[in-house]
Amino acid sequence: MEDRPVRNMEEFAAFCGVSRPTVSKYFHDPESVRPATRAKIEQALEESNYRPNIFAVNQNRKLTKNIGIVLPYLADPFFAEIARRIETLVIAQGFRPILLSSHGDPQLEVGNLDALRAIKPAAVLLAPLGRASDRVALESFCADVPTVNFDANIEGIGEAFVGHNNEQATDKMVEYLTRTGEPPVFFEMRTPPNPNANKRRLAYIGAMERLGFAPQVVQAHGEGWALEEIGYNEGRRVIMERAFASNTIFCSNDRLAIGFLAAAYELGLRVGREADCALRVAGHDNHPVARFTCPTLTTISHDYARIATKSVETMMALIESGERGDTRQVTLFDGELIMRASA
Amino acid sequence: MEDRPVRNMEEFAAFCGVSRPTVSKYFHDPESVRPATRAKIEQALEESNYRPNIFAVNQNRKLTKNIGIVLPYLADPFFAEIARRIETLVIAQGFRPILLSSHGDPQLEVGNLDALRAIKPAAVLLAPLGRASDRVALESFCADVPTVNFDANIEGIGEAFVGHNNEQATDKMVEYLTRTGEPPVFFEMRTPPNPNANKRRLAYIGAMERLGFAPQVVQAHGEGWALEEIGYNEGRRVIMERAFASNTIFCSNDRLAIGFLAAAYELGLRVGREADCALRVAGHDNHPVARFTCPTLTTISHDYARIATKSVETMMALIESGERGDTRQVTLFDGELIMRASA
DNA sequence: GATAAAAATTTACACGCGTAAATTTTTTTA
DNA sequence: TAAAAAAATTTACGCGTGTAAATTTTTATC
Repeated sequence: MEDRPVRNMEEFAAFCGVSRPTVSKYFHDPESVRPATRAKIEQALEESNYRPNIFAVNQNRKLTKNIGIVLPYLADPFFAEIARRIETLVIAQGFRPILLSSHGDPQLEVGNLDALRAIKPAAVLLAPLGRASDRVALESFCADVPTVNFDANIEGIGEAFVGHNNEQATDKMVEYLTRTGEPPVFFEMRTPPNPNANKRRLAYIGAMERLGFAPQVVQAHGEGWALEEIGYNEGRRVIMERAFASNTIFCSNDRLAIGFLAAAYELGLRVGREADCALRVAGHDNHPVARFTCPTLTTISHDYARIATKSVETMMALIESGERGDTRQVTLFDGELIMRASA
Repeated sequence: MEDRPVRNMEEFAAFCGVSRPTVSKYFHDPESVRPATRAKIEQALEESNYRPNIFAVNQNRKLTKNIGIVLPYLADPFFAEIARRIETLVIAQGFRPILLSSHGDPQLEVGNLDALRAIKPAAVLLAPLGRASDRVALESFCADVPTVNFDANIEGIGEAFVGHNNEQATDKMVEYLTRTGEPPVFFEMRTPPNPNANKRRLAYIGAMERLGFAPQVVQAHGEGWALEEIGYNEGRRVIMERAFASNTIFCSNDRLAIGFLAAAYELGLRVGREADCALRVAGHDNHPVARFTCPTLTTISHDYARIATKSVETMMALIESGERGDTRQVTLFDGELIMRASA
């Protein structure tokens, strides 16, 4: 290492005996210069630890290598897991992921989009808050920046949507629960923060009717993202009020189910599919902790891997084509039934 | 809104009838211009939705408004929660948080620091991987960028450290468990990813000896960050091998405890402090899901709020003073005993 | 209303790099 | 070995903003 006399690309070019435009070309695409030149530059790179100034680079490029990733609530391990996968894929593509969480706050969501707009990202992967989102702001953003919508589908937002097949997944669970026991009731939030919940309720009702049973939806009060707590409090309430027409409870998502399981445990109700159990409980999402609940939670997994891969692929296609497609492509991946001890 | 003829600060200055340097001054500090001028600018700002080009701004400033936040593993809700609080505080200070997760990978940690170096952050809040971290790379980074080390203390890294008082917290739990039942054994990973674990083991041994009991440490095999799984697999193993000299298990952290609880449940062992329970289990961290385990987990909370606040305060002081203190200030916040059903 | 102080303006250069055009050098092909 | 093709170089300008110095205008003080 030197004493870093290399302060900019001009000096660096001198340092390695190459002209500045050639160095610039190298950084844009190392393959585009002659191997001998490339070797000289890369050797100098190691000896001087020079790096191009990101701000100067991006100022002069229309297209940066920044990829925005916006999530509704990062403290939810479900989103953290998706983010982890997407980040890894984005880095592998040679782009720089910028991860932003809206922390459940619509204003912060808009703020995040503003911040992203300012750094001219090549594209953005957006998992919106959903019901609470400022639709106008999202639309205005998507008009400026190529965006792929994932997780929560908001009609008309983004060039494409990639997500989970709530209908198929819900059908599968209802069918399974019915076949191996009795038709389930559906336990959900009255005002869920995420639009997937509505799809799941409708799918539940549809599946029950198709099977010739009367659907029963039990709704939990409460707002926000503290889903376990709502599941616990309201689970406790509805169990004590004996509000269920069935002993099989299909929760709209795993976090609600985790709270519900805690309530059942505390009230001394044994949960599981054995004969001596008072309740069967199932969830939806295959949340990272669902494998470690007591009992372990029967649920439906998202195809994390394929959702992440397809989202990034779609995004890359958007970037490379440079076109804003006229049709909004919707891709849904089927969920898989994860049979565990709770149902 | 106009058709945005305003493409840069020059045009914007013309648009609001003020000179460009004055506009520049306004963006640097709105208070520094005369109220009448400020009003003119702010009105124009609303009418034209012009925003300064971030890249051009940062190119010419030594100090950006970027604050790097580096976490070891974002998919862990514990870190996600800390991140959420710190982000909020950083935004409130008028800075822009850049959240990066190392995903448990030392190379990615170094990569994250390189990426941060490139954007000239005003300061960085660093929660290192710990044992696995590339110490040399971290030191080199801290020499260039004002850094506050938090969560996992690595001696000599950062201008200051802010974290959890593992000794005090461990003492408190050992004392509580002993007083209300019997002296605990300590359940931990043999090769924990995080240095806090070592502090906790030593504190456990110290506390036991002080109370006149023989410490017993039971170590789980396994590497990485899948702590629940390790807690489950190894918990199952040690329970079946009857490796414990006590029926009170003090787990090194909550995620291990969550896995352990799942193992105990599956093996039909009732956990709790009632007379008919076979085991008492305690954790450490007050992980977000610890309130919803079965039974709910007795643990020790970090003072999330104060750790986040102090970290950001320390960072702001660093930025404002512009000095690199000669002494490394270490601040530890006491943990609080959270008594729940498991112990 | 004159004077001092404060604020805004004009002018000019700097930052670090992208990139185009014309030219020169090197490599490939015949 | 000469001609053609490819790559590198030289030169020069542009990007949008920070910022310093000198000057002019506005505001505050008496």
